[in-house]
Amino acid sequence: MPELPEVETVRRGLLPVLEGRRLERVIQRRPDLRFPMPEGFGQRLTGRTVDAVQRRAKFLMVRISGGDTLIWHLGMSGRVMIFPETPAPPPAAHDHVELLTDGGVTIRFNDARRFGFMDLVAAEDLASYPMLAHLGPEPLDDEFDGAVLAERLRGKNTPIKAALLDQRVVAGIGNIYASEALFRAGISPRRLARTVQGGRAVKLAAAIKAVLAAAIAAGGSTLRDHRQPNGELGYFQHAFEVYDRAGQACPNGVCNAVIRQIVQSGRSTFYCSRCQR
DNA sequence: ACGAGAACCTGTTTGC
DNA sequence: TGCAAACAGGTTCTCG
Repeated sequence: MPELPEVETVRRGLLPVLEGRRLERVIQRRPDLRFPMPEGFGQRLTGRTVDAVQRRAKFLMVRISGGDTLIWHLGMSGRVMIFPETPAPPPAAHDHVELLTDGGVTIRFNDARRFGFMDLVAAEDLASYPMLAHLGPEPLDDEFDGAVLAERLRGKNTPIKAALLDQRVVAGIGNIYASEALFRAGISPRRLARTVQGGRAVKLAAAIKAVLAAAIAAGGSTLRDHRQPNGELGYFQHAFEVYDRAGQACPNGVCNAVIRQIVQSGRSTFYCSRCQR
């Protein structure tokens, strides 16, 4: 499901149809997603204006006039679709929530596995919101660099791959881009996180930025669920160097090795044992 | 306290 | 071919 680039792709798709618009109607087809939907969800949104559509880590943050923020997470299988026409086509299976704007646009949230959620949070409660409070730095911010990453990894006795999935270390990286960034940085996913310091941390921070930026430019990666809100597929999966490429030749071309697949913390990791140390 | 594994839920792919 | 097991982009809870 969606990692930072996919969520950012969704944000950019929502921007032109949601920012500055009034929410005319909210349809909620289930009482719960991953968590129970917030009390008075529809009423609290209806008639309000969307001031901004932002992102923090893998969370969409939709700022609502009056001070509430809609916190929206896509989980593993969450998908956002925009229908410019009125009325929108009949809902499909797992179309759980629908926002209708004064621009005549329908925005639909589809999430088969329901690991995603929506919550409405008042301004004064935002800073203490548990899922946001301990997030690490945004990897695409200018302040994020090798020194910041090294500091965050200091003393961590877990493999670097597992550390990159820890949202308190860096925010927004998931299972695909962890493998991809480590390959680009030439660092083994099995290396202990605390040994990624100095030059290695500089290379890894740069690789994280590069791979995330390239993925956003490609509209994210579509393995099965991800769609850009206009329905188009992302196409960064064609640029994967190691993810989902077990048994294929290492793209470096000079090592004569084959991409390996291992399991770390219950998740698949892909890497080249020659090029990554 | 920290890290690995299970759990949450449904759909799709893989393997016998 | 058919069925069951394994696996999937995330996060949190439990257990050692």
